[in-house]
Amino acid sequence: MSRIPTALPRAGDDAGPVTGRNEAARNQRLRIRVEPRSAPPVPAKDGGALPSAGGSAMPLEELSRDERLYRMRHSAAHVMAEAVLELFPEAQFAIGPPIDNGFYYDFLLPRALTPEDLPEIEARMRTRMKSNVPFEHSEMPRAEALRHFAAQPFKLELIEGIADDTVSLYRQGEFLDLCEGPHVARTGDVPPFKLTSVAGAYWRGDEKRPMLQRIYGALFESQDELDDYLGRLEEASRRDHRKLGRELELFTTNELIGAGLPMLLPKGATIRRLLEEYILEQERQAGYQHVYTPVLGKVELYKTSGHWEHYKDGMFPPMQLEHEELVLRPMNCPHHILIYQSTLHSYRELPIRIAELATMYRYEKSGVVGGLSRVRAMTLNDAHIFCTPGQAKAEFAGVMRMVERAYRTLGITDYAYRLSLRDPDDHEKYVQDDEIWEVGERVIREAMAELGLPFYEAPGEAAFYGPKLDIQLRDILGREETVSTIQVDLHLPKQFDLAYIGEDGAHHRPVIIHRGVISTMERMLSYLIELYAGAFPAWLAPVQAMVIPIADRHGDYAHEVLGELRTAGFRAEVDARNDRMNAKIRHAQLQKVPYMLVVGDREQDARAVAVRTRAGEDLGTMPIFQFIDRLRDEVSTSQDPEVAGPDVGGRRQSEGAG
RNA sequence: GCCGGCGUAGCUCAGUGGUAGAGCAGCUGUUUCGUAAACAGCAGGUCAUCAGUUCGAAUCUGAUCGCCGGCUCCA
Repeated sequence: MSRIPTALPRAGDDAGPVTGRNEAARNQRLRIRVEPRSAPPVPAKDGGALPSAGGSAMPLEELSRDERLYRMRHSAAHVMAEAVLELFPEAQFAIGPPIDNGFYYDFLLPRALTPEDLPEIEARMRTRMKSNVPFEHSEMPRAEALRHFAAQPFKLELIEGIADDTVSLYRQGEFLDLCEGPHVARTGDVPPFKLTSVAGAYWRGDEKRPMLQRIYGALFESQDELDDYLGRLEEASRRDHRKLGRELELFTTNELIGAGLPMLLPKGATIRRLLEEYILEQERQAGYQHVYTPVLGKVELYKTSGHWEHYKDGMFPPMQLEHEELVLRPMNCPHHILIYQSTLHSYRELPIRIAELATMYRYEKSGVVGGLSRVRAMTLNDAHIFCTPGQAKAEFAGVMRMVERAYRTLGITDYAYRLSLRDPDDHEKYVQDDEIWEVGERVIREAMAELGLPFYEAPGEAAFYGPKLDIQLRDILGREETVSTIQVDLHLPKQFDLAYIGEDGAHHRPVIIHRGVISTMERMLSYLIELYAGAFPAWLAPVQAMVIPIADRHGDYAHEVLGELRTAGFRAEVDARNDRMNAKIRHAQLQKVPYMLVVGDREQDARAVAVRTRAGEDLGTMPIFQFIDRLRDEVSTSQDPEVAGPDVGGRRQSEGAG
């Protein structure tokens, strides 16, 4: 098992007092990275590197890379705060921790910053660094610190949170900040950096508290590394599924439909259909039974399930009818439970696995929706496994194996398992019943142990009804996103008073395992678009081959080729536009079509096609049937991951794509 | 939901108070071409929406909708 002791930021540290449970989770996440990725490291979105336990006296060269970066980023944040205070003497400053890829500092300023302000702040920072003044550590009695920061309410609040009688401070030049360090020795030790953006951020991450202005900076030890990072930012925007979705005609949005309600165009719909067909077949083989249930239900149903109490904010408001209130379902579990309940069940029938490609509607806040990855209408590859408590572990393990297999087929390699637990202090969000949490957690832990799969823990990330095992995918920038999730639920069986008849003839309560393997079609599609940069493997490509007639007289033959391909079950098109062959090739290339089949006089005479790949490779001329065999082999190989050999494990190095 | 930025043709973008522009894509015609862009012409916009300021608004102001970067939240 890969758990590594948690080392939360210390109180008094810049990064410390603000740490809410999410930030704590992020900090934790960093420490459990299981398999080191080969260079360059793409750390998680937030959290920063490990601070050294020692003081700042140790020379930088003797520290680990993570510790050096931690100090440099932290120090850069201080220098930035100094520069901002110089620009806005009335500014209040809050916290400025190092984070992955750089640092930030939060301020309350008399006016809104714009990106145009960043060069000015950067210039002032560079002046500070040139002067190469030392970072000096000192301590001060609490009372004195409270006086010193009398005009800085955020600092006062941080001091209030420190238990000691003395507080730790760092000074560089005229700038004195509440801080536990450590720092680099002098401002001149801060390496290349670039201020990247300004954004709003709540004080202490609490939406009920003031909105501050946060300035983000990127910082690495060398200009090359910084350039590399900035290059990755560009690569990420090239791969952005919203951009590719438009260019490759995968999906579209429209103001008239509303935010978070994208529409899949034929090509995007083709990919989704392929994903659905794949997973439905996997489930059929694994003994799942597929059902259809409505997307609406009475409010009563969700009161019974507990959604109304714990998940109301995520639901669209009810529709008032004459004698009842209906809501759009935010989850599918209640409906599947009613299917289970529609008849009496014997222990001999269990486990019963009820599955559905089920559409649900969630009222996501307006500021968070976008593209396909965060939507208000989503279709989940959902299933609920009703089993005996004794079967839960094996069923859970079976789901994990299905996830591993599906990911291998989809080419997803960069992910981590997260055990999402409740925040025991949050009584509003989570159902209050210690036993269901303990039992659920135990099932997950034991199953993961038997499978030998590593995971990290995240308190405060559970579903309201139980703990879950989330599969966290990482994008090219290292940002994590929950996709597949498996949950062990003892709450809903209780709420609905579910039962099966046991060997002893008495009623027993089943356990429900909720799970999504592909997860929501929308989010998985957005991830795959970015993973493959739009260049889908042949089995998923919306158009697998583009037939390109060289001149008009080859049009009939091109359509014959098209017919052969379609008869063989492939997705192909003919580019019959009045364009030169070069233009057609370019067009197919930009559309990332895997194969271009050029047909001219020679091919027509030989009933052949000249095959070019989107990588620019010329495979030469071959008979149509030979190309069809080749494509068939390619597709069946990618859809059967066992051919590539079993490869169970957590995070693996991404091979990239495109 | 909150902070900030943005919204001009299908796409990418010019246009800062005086009658709306380009390239690509589209359509039509010419060309019939051998592995990443042939040539010519045509067509295409109540400048997101609504209200206001002004003799006059794409341009200034406000509200609403949508998009983007974050925060909070999340599959």
